[in-house]
Amino acid sequence: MASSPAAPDATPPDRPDRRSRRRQETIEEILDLAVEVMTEAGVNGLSLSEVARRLGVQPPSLYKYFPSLMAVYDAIFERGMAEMLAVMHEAMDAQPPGLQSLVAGLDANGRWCLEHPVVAQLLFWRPVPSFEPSPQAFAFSGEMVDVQRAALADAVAAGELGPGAATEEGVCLVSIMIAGSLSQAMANEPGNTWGTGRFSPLFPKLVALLPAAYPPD
Amino acid sequence: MASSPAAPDATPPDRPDRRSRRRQETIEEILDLAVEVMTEAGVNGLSLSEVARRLGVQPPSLYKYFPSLMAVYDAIFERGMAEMLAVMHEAMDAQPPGLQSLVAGLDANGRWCLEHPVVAQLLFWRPVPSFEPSPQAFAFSGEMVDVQRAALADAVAAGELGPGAATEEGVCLVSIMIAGSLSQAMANEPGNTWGTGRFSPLFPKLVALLPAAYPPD
DNA sequence: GTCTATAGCCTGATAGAC
DNA sequence: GTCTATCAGGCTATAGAC
Repeated sequence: MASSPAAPDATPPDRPDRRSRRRQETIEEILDLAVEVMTEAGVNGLSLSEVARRLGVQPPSLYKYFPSLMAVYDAIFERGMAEMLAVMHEAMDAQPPGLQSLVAGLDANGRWCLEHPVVAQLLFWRPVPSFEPSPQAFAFSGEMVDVQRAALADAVAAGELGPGAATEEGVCLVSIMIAGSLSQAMANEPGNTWGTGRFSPLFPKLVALLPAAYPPD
Repeated sequence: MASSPAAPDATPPDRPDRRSRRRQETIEEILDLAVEVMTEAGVNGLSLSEVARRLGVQPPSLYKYFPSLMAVYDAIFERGMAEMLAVMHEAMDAQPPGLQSLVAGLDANGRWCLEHPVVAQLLFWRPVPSFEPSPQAFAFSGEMVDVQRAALADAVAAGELGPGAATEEGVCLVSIMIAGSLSQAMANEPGNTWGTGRFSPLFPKLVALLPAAYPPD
């Protein structure tokens, strides 16, 4: 009673916020621990009981936050996609449009993936056959493709590449370059960061071949 | 007694052969079923009980053939590597040495991987953290790299590529091209065969860029 | 939102009879 | 080489008290 002088007869307006904020923190903590477990047991080896153990609660408590194991996978998928899209956008916006922006974005992409390898596996390989990302989680994936296509179009407009680059084929070719560099780095040199090791430093060399594939007029 | 007129007092010499042949057939069948289970449950979801169920025996019986679950993974790994190396060699030998041979080998490589996707995942990604291939199984991997390096050296000797191609870097660059084409095809268009879809047909286009990366004198 | 308790499964692996 | 029986655990998910 005495603690709410401004609105004594109403529910304090900040209470629900604090509760939902605390709840959101718990959710983030669960996702972080889940990624930790996946790192040790494989993407497919995620166990809610193990997450509960590390969180210091009993397994049933987790079901107040996520209705099922697959919902946890989905949340990790969505959070990962959003995070990667964010670092990619940030890196691209710091560069002039066109090839430079594209390379900067893909570079940030690679860096993030090597820093979050199991999440990257969940995003780009399909190690859990029974998990299908929800439509909204998957929508991020389309947005990533759109961003790359737009950057390629900018490069064509700037005369850096020929018109063939701003096509479905061009997008696929670029995606093969980044996916190849990444998958080789992740599988063969998991300890390395982006830019070190035998594979990821070759990515710029690959991108440098784009003008040879799509020569500007 | 009456059934062995030629050698009545000796162990029939073909008996042990037949037994071990039968045993080998059972082993192959177990491996085939294990791959089937992995296809449905994920590479990490292999269960010996499920394999036993499909084979029509009780789980303990499998331990007469493999001492542990990891031994089954290892056998699948080794058999897969050997098979892929074989189709690769066969394809390369049918071509003149150099770039043509290299491309034919990697093409066969891609075809085999798309036909055996879960085995390919076991070979090239690391979806089962607790599984480490045995040294002899892993040796095949080194042989594959050697073959590619030799083909690159042939290409340099034939004047198709500049000398920089016959290096560690050249091998890594080529491996990125094939790994990228493959991983994009496997992850995004799992139903397709090699040479169809949006990604794998771009592999020749990528290889065609090699002379631009390592221009011959 | 946390807990206990539990249902109803699954697993890898071993012992020992036949 | 097959089986039965079993150990010793694991898991997801639910019910219901507090």
